[in-house]
Amino acid sequence: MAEGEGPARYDPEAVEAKWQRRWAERHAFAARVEPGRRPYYVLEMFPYPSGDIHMGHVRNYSIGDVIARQRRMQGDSVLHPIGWDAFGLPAENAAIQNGQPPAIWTRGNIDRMRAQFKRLGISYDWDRELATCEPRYYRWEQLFFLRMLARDLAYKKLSLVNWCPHCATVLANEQVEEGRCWRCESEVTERELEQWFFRITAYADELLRDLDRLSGWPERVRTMQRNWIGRSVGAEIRFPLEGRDERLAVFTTRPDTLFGVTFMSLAPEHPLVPALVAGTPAERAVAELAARVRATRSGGKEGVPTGAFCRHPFTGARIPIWVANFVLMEYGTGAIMAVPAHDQRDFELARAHGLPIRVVVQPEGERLDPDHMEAAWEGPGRLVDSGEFTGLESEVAKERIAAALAAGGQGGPTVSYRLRDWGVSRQRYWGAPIPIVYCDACGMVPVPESDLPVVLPEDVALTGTGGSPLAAHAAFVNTRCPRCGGPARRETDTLDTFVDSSWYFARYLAPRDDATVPFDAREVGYWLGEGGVHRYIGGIEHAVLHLLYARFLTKVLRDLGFLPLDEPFQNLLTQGMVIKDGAKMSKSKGNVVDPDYLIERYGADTARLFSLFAAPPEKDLEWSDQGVEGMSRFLHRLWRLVHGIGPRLAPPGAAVPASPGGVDLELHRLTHRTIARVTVDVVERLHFNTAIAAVMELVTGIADAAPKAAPAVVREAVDTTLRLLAPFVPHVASELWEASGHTAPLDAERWPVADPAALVREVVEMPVQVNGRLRGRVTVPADASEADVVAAALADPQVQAHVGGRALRKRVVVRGRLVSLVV
RNA sequence: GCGAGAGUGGCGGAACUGGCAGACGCACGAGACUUAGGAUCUCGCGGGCAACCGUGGGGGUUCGAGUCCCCCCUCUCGCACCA
Repeated sequence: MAEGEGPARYDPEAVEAKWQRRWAERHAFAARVEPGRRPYYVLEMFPYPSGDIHMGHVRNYSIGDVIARQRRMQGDSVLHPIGWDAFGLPAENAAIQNGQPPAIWTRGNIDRMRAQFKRLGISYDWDRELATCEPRYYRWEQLFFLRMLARDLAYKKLSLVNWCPHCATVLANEQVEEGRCWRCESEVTERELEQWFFRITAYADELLRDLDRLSGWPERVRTMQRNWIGRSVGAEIRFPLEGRDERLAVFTTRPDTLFGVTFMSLAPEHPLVPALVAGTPAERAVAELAARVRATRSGGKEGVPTGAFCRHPFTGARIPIWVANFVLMEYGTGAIMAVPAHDQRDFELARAHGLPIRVVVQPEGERLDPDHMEAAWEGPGRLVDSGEFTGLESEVAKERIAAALAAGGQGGPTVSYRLRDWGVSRQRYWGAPIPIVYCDACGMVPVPESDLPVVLPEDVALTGTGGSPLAAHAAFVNTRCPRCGGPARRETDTLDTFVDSSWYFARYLAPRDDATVPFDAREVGYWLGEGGVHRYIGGIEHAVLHLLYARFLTKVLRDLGFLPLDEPFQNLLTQGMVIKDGAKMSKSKGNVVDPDYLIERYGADTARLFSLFAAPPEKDLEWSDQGVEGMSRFLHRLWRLVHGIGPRLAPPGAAVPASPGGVDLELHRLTHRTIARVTVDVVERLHFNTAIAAVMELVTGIADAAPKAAPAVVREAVDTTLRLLAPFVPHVASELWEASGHTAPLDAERWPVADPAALVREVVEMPVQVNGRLRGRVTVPADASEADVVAAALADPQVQAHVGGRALRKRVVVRGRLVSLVV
């Protein structure tokens, strides 16, 4: 049937509007606890409401929707919610630019994006929608904060922090990339500020250990988190300081090299440094080094002596103390014992300044000579010149020496982490207020839980200058001390938005009345009780930041008694980026494809289908305008097939003949083979591209067979096609389902199950190899014996020609697969 | 430097535990229907006239290797003076 002929023309806009309306009317995707059914919680990382969706969103949410819709058809009780990560800096920047308050700007964006998501036909339970900027959301976050404070899991301290001058705020370590702000790429500087922290380091071990149990996460993400946590086993060693009643503590992973120490190196910011050099000739040189380090964190090894000394814990030898540019205050104790013979950095510094090099570990079959070494030996070996430990293997010596230190009260075995506590204060307006009050009389006072929420005022003027507008908002700042009733001021820092996104997955399970607890225990038990969200989907860029914070906060909420959960996300799917012309789509590169335009021109189903077909989810997806055309063509072809099939299609429910033959059998088999393939691809492998390819083959098969096949067999094939396509292109599949005579909606249908009888073949075609090369093929009964198969193979003229009457040295028959003959 | 992943037609990508390399789609070519087609349908489409050769390169295991093992090359991502 030609296009443009009346009602049979596929008009995506009309079809999609119709079905979206019906789904909304029926609340078709409302999630309910149904004890008889398997729970399934599928979640995509919620978006920041920037105002417009981009192709990355289309991809992310299409992937989630396929899973959600397929699981529903499979009979699971599916929870598939959506919300908005609504706090954050862009709202403030927009407010400064166009004078619109962040709250108005944000809510307007949410409205626009919600409409776009609805136009995509994503099957969300819209009744559970949330936004982190609403007081009914962040009041619970404030409660968590207070409980964490009471448990010393939140604390405030003066600290050197990362400061972005452009964003005028503090950044977490995780938000600094190559010395630059993760958002605006400004050079990050250091500042000393009173800051709030979450004690994530208290969970370092558990966060690391539980990674081993997250078998449903990509290895890549687990490795990244492991490296980020950075656990090192070693020893702390305390060196007595000469002339002071104090000890200098260092961390080392190589206590076995203790006898090779020839000097100490301190970080320039080490708190002991000023005391050591004050009023000495070294003071100036140390200050200069510190200044240089502040300016540039890279370069060669530099160091200056402080003139101070400490003593070796075992030998009592005098050891000079240096300050070195490469020693990091943030790691270990900010001080190291320098062993030039066995650490390359110490080696370089020692060589530059003529400091002694003392070999204490000799590698197997070699004899290191300090005068002729070109590099430090960092490998294992046997200890020499190490007192009572001489002769030990270095691995053994590590333990012995650490134990000896512990026995002498001079240190002992310890574990060090790279992970730092999470700085959560932000000197910004558009975030959740930290529920703290400062009273002149009582000092820092937590807001009583009964006074929550501390509501963020929305009537603020943002000028972009003069710090946080909260500080200038008298009605917010000025308050009464909850303890003494006297005048007090509120904390004007707000919480990092990553705090908001660390627990939202659980908030979709909010109780209906919302009065006393943040989560509905029954719903939590049902949808999260099997070990967290069943399938979480989002970009790899959150591998450390969001995913580590969410794991941490989940464990905190568990320990606070809010969630019975060790981990938030059982299975993680990290989807790749959408690329065009080899680069990530971005406004600055001018290679952005607007999903709205795509939907207008081709329809949401085409947009979805392309983003699912062009690449498997975890790979980057190269954009192709022609590829989109191809998907559109396929849907038009499907439309014409179903509408043009006429009397060749039996009414719904028609029974397939008990033992079909010929074309009927072939189509019947193809149908069931496709069911099997698509089910594995969608449910187990999450390879939607090959699932769609399989359905395309079935559609081609139907088009070929329809004129000859029995109408009941065609009906089975068509119905199967539409069922299998329902998760991918729900609108057009629903419309064709209805147009072909069904009255019940497709989304309430069951996922098809392959009939094993239709999957077995009576005859199989097998390729035949002679001496490892393909020489022919034979068709034999599927249950033929090995001898029969070989006989059949030898009967093939091609095979015969290559065997040439020679005796068979070996024969391999792989059932249904192949015959291999060796002569 | 350390860690992870990936190299397959002109392109995106298939090939589950070793078993017919290139499914499906795009692009391209030929034909059909047409006043016309950038619509639709049919056929073709890794290279080579052929024997044969082909999954980054070189070895190996095997009846059989894109897949397993060893060495090397290239690219992408993450961390990066972590003591």
